[in-house]
Amino acid sequence: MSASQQTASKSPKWRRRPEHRPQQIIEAALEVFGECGLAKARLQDIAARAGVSKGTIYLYFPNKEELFREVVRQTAVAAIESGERTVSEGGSPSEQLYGAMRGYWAFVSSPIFNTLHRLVLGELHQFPDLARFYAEEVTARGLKLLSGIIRRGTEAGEFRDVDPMVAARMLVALTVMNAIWSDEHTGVPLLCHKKHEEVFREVAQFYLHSLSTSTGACEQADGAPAVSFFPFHNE
Amino acid sequence: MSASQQTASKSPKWRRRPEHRPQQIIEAALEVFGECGLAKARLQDIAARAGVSKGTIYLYFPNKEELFREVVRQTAVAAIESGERTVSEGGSPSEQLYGAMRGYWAFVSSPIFNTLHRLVLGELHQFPDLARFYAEEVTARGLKLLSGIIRRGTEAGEFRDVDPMVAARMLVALTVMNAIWSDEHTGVPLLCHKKHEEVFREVAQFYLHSLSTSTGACEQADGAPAVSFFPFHNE
DNA sequence: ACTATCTTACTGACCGGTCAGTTACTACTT
DNA sequence: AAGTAGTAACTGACCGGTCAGTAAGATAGT
Repeated sequence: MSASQQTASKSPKWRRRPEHRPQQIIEAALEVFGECGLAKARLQDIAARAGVSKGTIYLYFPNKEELFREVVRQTAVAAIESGERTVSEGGSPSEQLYGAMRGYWAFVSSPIFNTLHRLVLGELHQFPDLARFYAEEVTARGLKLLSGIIRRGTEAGEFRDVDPMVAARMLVALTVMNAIWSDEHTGVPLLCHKKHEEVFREVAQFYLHSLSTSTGACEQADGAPAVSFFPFHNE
Repeated sequence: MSASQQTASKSPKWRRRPEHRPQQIIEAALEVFGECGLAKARLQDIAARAGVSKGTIYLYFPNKEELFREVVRQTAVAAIESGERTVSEGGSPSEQLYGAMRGYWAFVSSPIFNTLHRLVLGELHQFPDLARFYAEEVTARGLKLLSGIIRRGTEAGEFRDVDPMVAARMLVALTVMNAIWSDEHTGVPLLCHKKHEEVFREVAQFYLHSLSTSTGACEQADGAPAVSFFPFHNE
């Protein structure tokens, strides 16, 4: 009895947790953004999910847009930086490309990035500043990373002579769209019955076939694709 | 004084045009949806563009959502049916595929289908019934059309032996994403500086290279791609 | 004069952002 | 150890603006 009263008095309605608040709010924001969309997400709901009040959000983030920016920084930008680090570790262009494709696929297969892609493709046009931020910090940087690998591959004769920027863009297109279709929460879950791994192999096969050299393809007498230097047999 | 009144009475501010209003409003909505997206488009602006007042819209459409539905009905299904008709007119698989790609590109390059894609990718998961309708009437029907062409092409030996459904999906992925990036109103207008025609050629080149037979590629002694049977030189 | 058609002015709900006030916690004093 | 002054963290009612939808009245056409 007295213990419960003490407990009651010892358990306040809220606690001061200034170190944890930003992360709590960011995680809640990611959830609510994913469920409701960027424009429709209410700060009220994000606050409730984070276990704080609406006003508290404004103690840590100047506005809704900056909150979204921080979500992007902690997810997409971090992933790209990870990719840049991996590439700098060396390897042949073919190996690097395959590694980048794998990493990219893992990246877009996660629920977080499905949410992010939905927001970017579906709503970001309503927020020009955010669109520019995303274009520079994520899209351009990602394309630069991929096109760099492809350029080295064409120079080394491992890929056919293709515009690296175009080829990088095509890879992003294939990866993003197939990832979206693979997500069961998407509007049109075309591929939710397929295993993620299977879809990746379809994408990789198709993409690498377009990147393969014509002569390389001909050297295969047994009908194996010219992309056989990629370790599909290991998957 | 009386003269001005007479003038006013002789040049009415508006005319009764009950037969024309729905189409006027739909066309205005198409423009505004295309420019602003669905959520940000204001009925006020649509009304102004149609040359009527906001209240008039509600004489012909129960609400904003139904107005958008009507826009979709007049465009998406019609375009697919047009494609089906074209294919039924005959031609070699290669010719049919190229024609379908051209038609599809024109289709997704229009502002209204950019809007449509944004809605489908970004918001449709909140409207399950509408999502199902779109998946069946647009996505599945479109994929069936494309994969049928590709299947006939592989059977005829014009394309390499590829899963027609996978290849059709990849074509949709490349087309849709590049169209989105080409739209200047999109969140990430990666390609708004490029001519639509140039982007289409990049997509077509890349896609058809992946579809080309290895032997076909080798028959080209001068380095021209195996897809040269497509009329790129005419564009 | 009559009515279908259209306009203007309005309502009410919604939500991002603000801020005056409250609470949890800290540190100083005795 | 216990009170007390001070501060950082947090709350939630409120403001201002927006906009879908409504309704009362004006106007064109018959």
